Amino acid sequence: MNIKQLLSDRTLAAFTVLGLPEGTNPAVTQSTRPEFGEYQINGAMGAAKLLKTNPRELAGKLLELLELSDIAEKAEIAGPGFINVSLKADWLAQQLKHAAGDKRLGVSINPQPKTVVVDYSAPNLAKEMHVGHLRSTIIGDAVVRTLEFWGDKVIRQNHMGDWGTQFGMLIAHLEDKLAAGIDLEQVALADLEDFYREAKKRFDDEAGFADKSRDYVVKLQSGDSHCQKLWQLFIDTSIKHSDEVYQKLNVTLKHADIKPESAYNSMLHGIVDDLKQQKLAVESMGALVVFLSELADKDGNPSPFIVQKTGGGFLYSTTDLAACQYRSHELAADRIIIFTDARQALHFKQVELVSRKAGYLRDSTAYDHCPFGTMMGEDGKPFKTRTGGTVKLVDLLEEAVVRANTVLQDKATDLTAGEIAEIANKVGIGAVKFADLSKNRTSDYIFSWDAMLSFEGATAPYLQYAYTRVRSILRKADVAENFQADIVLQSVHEKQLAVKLLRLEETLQMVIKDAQPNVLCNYLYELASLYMSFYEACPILKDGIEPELRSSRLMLSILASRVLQQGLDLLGIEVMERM
RNA sequence: GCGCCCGUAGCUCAGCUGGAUAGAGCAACGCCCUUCUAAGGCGUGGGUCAUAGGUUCGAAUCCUAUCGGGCGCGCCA
Repeated sequence: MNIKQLLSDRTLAAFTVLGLPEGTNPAVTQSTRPEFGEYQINGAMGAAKLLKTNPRELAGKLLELLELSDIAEKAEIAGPGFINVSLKADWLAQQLKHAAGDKRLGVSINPQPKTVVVDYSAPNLAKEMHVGHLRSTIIGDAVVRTLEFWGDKVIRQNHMGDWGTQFGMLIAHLEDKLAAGIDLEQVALADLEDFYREAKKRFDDEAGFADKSRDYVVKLQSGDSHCQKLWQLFIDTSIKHSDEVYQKLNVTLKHADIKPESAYNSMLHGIVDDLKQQKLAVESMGALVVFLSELADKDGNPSPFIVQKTGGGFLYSTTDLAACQYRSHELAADRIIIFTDARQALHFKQVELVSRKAGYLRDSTAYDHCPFGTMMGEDGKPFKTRTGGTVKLVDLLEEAVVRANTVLQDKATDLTAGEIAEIANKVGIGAVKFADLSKNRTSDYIFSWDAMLSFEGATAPYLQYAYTRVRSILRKADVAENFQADIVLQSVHEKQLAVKLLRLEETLQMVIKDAQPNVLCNYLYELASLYMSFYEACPILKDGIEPELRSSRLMLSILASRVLQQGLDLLGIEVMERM
């Protein structure tokens, strides 16, 4: 059920009769104020501009043509030409009953499934995942889950960074340790962070080490088996780390979703040769470059996009072109979505332009780079810890669970230690995820332990708490799995809750269109909030409640719990029966 | 220098294709647990939507300029 869509369709039909062009915007929105009903149709005013008539008169004509008597108890013109629609309580009740009897909660299924490739997480394998990897990983995962729920075929691609210059440095450092007689078992690969720092220090300070590192990269990339063996050690360790994080985070990425940079190695020569042949790439200052006039500056200097370094090495630009070709042609993607931070915006614009020109991206493949801002510290400056490093993601998650545990020990009286541990895990991780997912900002965002680990207000625990309250009532009422009853919407609380419950599909459509799960976060918070008000104002199991009213409110509760659970599941956040 | 993103309450942020009186949470201050879980509910205070112009019936939203912040601009990813 998508009420907005229904109203839009009917408005468009009326527009056609009025002789308006096909693309005219019906501008159906949720009403901003309760006295304006639940929905408002604002399209008459825009249409009047096109027809050069009086907007209020046109709204009148539109209203006459609109057939709304089945769903609305009132539809009236207000102000310069708004049409305010108040929906019938029993029509809403009927829609709710249908949703309650449906596994998909009344959300329709995609009539034309698309193949969508989603590139997310993509950690750098030379280091452990830090808080900066959180956004890409969980936003991507939420979008992936939502697309799958809607019915698209989703192909996850974890474009892990396993092929860059830094691996030469790591291998060189490891090689020296081995040569010094240190046993491989004893080399502290487990703490990759430390190992990386040692290597980096030598790279910066030690004469000759940088050159040695570069040699190792070349050897590695040209297939030297000894190098590849050492390299594999780093990769295995790294993947083990990221697997741990994914599991803790309740993220759906699996081994099979890993398609690292190295996987494209064999395609790179072909890509570069092809670009030369197509005369897109030309030699410039020793390197091979594609010049993009589309991105020229004021003086007409085209934007350079280097695809091969002086000396023949490839770059991440080359790899990303190969990835484009693979995804668009071999995976037959209708849409490619890439989640990275905004600093790479220019790069991906260039990748798309070159790929379109060279034919690596089919015309029918949409290419969406979805950027997000860089992480800042609480002082508003680029984020660093006191020691100048980064916060490991594992540490943040562990801290969240510890804090949740403390709160639970305080509040929960009748839970066993085992239950508390399980709940603390869901609450702590949920809080971290929701704090990040609920932000829309494409601009920079501020990393704060306290904000990440807050359990009060608009947070995951609030939603989880609302869920446990509903479940508690349903347990007490001892309702059957397939409980069905008529719904009556009397109070404003009940009606508002009802309308919100019916907006799930609208919400999911928005999430999919713009790849922004924060819309779903807002929706679920509002839903939980309305349920909390309903809970306080509308007693269910207390004395003196009529049986019909009791059943009706139970129905609303059941539906609310299911929508909350489903919505949170799409965000990768778990619920529990008690907390 | 050029380009991209951003500037909304003390703080963190919503605000969907331009819509009516700009909303939440935190913090502050009141009230509500012998009644379905108080991680909750109800209420109060708090705003030149960075600034100045423009477009129009209507602008936080679109355009231009200025100021402020972040980032990116040839061989790292």
